[in-house]
Amino acid sequence: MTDSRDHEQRSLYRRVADDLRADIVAGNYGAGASLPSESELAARYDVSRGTVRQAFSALRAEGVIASRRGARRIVLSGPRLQSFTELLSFSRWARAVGEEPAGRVVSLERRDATALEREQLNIADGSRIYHLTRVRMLSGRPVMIERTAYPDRVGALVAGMDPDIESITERLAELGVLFTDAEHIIDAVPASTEDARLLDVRPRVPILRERRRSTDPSGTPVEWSEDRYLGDAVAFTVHNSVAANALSRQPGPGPSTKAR
Amino acid sequence: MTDSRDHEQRSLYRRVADDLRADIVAGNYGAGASLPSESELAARYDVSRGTVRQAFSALRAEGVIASRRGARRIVLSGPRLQSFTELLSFSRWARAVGEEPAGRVVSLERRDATALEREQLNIADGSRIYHLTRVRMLSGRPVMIERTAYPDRVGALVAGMDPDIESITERLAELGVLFTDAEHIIDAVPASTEDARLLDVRPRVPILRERRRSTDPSGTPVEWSEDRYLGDAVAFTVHNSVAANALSRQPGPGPSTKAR
DNA sequence: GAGTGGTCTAGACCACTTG
DNA sequence: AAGTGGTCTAGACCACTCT
Repeated sequence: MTDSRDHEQRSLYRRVADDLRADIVAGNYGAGASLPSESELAARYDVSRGTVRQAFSALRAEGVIASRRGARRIVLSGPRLQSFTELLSFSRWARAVGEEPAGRVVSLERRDATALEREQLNIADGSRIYHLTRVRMLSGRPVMIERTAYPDRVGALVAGMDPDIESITERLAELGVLFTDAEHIIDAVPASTEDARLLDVRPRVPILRERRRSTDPSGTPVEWSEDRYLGDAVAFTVHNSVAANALSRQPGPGPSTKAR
Repeated sequence: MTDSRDHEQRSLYRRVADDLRADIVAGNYGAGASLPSESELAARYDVSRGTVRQAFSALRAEGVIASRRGARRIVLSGPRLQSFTELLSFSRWARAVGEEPAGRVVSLERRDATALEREQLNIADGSRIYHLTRVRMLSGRPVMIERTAYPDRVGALVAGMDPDIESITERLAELGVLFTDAEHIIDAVPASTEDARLLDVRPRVPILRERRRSTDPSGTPVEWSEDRYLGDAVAFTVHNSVAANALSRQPGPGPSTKAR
């Protein structure tokens, strides 16, 4: 309570993992470099080997390192590290990559949920939701349209906020609404006429579309969003491996697929 | 050699994880359902609690389950499961989703690596590579263009294959070239005139572009590919969480960004 | 052959959820 | 209050890499 140090008194394995991650980001271990052995780290931190393995396991889940039996663990790609929160919050992300985020609320309304929204938010027929449309800007240029549906309980909190607040996600976290898991569907679509107007481009230019469902620790959906990025404004990167595969590829609605 | 059972004699925790995954896919545990406790599974399989936890850990890395302290683990999204191999091999993926894959080689050449290829494949100046361009089809309709650079050592194997072979990735695996990690960059671009010709669409239609670098267990790059999907033909889905975050968002080359 | 990571065991204590 | 997952320990044996 007296301390403002954010993550000092966490678990041992997090401390080890954080230290290693920091070393990698600092460039002390470049891509391909081999890391200290389990036994060496266990001795250095005076913890058991299991704890060191737990730390390595977390880094592997982040796609930072790879391992083979018999050889030391190695650093994979260079530092490409984004926290989960940075991924869900446009504002946090923009600041992290050195851009100045901004936003403009286009509309905020409470209305009956559509069939898709009911399915994605896992709510009953006739439920009402809050729907927010915002245009997000980087350095003054509009780059993304955010169309988000919140279940009634969460939406009420959003509606109560200053409409020009920079980060809704951060404010929700302060209010105790935690986002812990998210499922993203990423594809490419042409800009609609409304998209084109809001983003100040011509209709039909390529749009990178991200549909996202975020859930809290109990698996309850707290957000269903369709974000549309200008094709040349952002890219998503994903790391996967035999050990941790969080990526999949799905047939689209195009004329090629048999069932829609 | 005498057995055709693929994955029987693996580790204990894999057996537990495979069983749970199969149960989830079979629908025995729907989205949101809670799973058996660690102690129950430990008793059922006669293994230690640590082994059961290792199985759950693997499922969490796949984005299949979530957990909270004090409550049982729950199933997240319904069955959305694709093996890592299915992700790297168009053919395997197509068959898994019930489509008939096909392909046509447009060109295969050995030439000097470009600067980008040298960087991505981590090879020296003046190195030569093999470059393959293929059009991939689903049910007779072209949906994707694959432009892949292989380092000399791997490319020599590819060049020796029957050019009309269905899955190069599978053949390479048989020859001992293993893919264990991959980094994907996903964005949206307009179709070039060549893209349009190969895919039989008009220029400038939205294309979902996936650039991918695959590495073997030692971290050595074995493939650098740029795949271009027809916008309405496929979508990628990604799961991430506070615990395992393999996704990140990057500024694109557009006029919004300061650098470049 | 020495070192390293992969797997597994059997315990322990704690924080949290749930009835 | 009982049950459950989160963390940690101290051992063990094995498969593999490296030199």
